[in-house]
Amino acid sequence: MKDRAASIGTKERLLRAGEQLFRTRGYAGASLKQLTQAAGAPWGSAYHFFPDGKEQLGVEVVRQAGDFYGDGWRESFDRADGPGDAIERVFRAEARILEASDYRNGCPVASVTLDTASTSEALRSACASAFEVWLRAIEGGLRKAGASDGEATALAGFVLSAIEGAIVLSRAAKSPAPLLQSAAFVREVVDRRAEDWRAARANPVQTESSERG
Amino acid sequence: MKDRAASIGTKERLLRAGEQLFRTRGYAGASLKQLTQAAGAPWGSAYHFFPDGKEQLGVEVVRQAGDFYGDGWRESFDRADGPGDAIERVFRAEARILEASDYRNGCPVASVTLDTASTSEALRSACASAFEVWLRAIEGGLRKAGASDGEATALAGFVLSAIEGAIVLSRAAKSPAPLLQSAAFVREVVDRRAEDWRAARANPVQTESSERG
DNA sequence: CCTTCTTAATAGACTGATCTATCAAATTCT
DNA sequence: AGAATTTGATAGATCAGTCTATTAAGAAGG
Repeated sequence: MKDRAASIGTKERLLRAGEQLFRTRGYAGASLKQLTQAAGAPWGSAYHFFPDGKEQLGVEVVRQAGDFYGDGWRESFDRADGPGDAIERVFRAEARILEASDYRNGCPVASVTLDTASTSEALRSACASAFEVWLRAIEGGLRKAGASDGEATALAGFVLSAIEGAIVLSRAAKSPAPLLQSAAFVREVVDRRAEDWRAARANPVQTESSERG
Repeated sequence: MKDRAASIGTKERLLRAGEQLFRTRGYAGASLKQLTQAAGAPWGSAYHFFPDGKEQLGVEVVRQAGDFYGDGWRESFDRADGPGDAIERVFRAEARILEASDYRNGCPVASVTLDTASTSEALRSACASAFEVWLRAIEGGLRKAGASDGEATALAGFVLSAIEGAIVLSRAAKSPAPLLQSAAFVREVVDRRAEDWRAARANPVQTESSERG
């Protein structure tokens, strides 16, 4: 039988330890030795499950993070009271994560991007895909609220940029202020549009871009 | 005499090579050997000018970047036609930098933050200071345009968050789209307020927060 | 003007630690 | 037993950092 501590599966534990370490120390700063230790896995297991080494592990960590937090975005849009509320909730959730971890647990995808975008096409591409998953989740939430395709795409890029940057600033400052400040302004932009979308739905007369104030 | 290539001074060359490498490979991913080689400096010089090693070099790189790009923000506010224009110009300048470097030259302070915020208080604090310099530059530009102190502070955090995050997304995607999308929405937020400030100046009757709509 | 003293900078060999990666032995399952 | 999986020892490279020696350049003193 398998025995102690392996109830989750070694590969899964390695992936989780990888995500955690990439969050706190970046990709380059996280060694496989630390990683296997944190996962409670023997050294050889890393190369058993990821024969192509650290890069492969990194790619899979990023992909998993993309899926996981993509679900988080979708859930937030499902649960919340309108797109502005959904987005603000994610900002606030992120602020809580940062505070609870003493501002260590940043975004693993951003960390991997900055460490590897210039040196590993495989990792850069994995990060691009993970961001793409999140962008589409946000985009979907906005479209469901009435945004046109193009507007949803552009807004999603803005929303994700704002939260990713705010995480960086919050970590440096060890303060939730950048996240909360950004949340308010992003929400303002989204809410204003959401109102237009509601109006356009209620009265589908005008072609596009109702009036400008 | 000094001889070839040293006309800038070895320390300065080390700092510049450090900034460049931190931009492209992050702090942890940039080795001192690469760094001294890129600077055309002998190995020993790194420890001659930075006796406390890589961490000290990192701190000074970050401080210098803080000062340099802080001046850039101020210049943009001086030259531009209003705060919205100034901010959009910085976004567009950053997009040009990314395109010209094939999306390798990101923000050195963000890179150092993500790699070291959890492991080196000295570096985390240096990054916080550099961001603070930029925040105050933006804040100053906004106040000059009529923003109140509190509004300028909050807006500056939002603006810097948006551009930092957009740089990350643009690097991952190898596309200027996130920067340009964010620029438009940030500008919308700033321009709308700038109009209020102008109105409040022209007609200083109402107490605060003129009308909403 | 020339010599000597002093300090700054250059230069690279070297150390111990740590990194990624390999691999053959050990273990587990069928 | 035999096949598949798991495992830790270890190789080879590279890391940050130390050390000693050399060169450059000026200051002090005759």
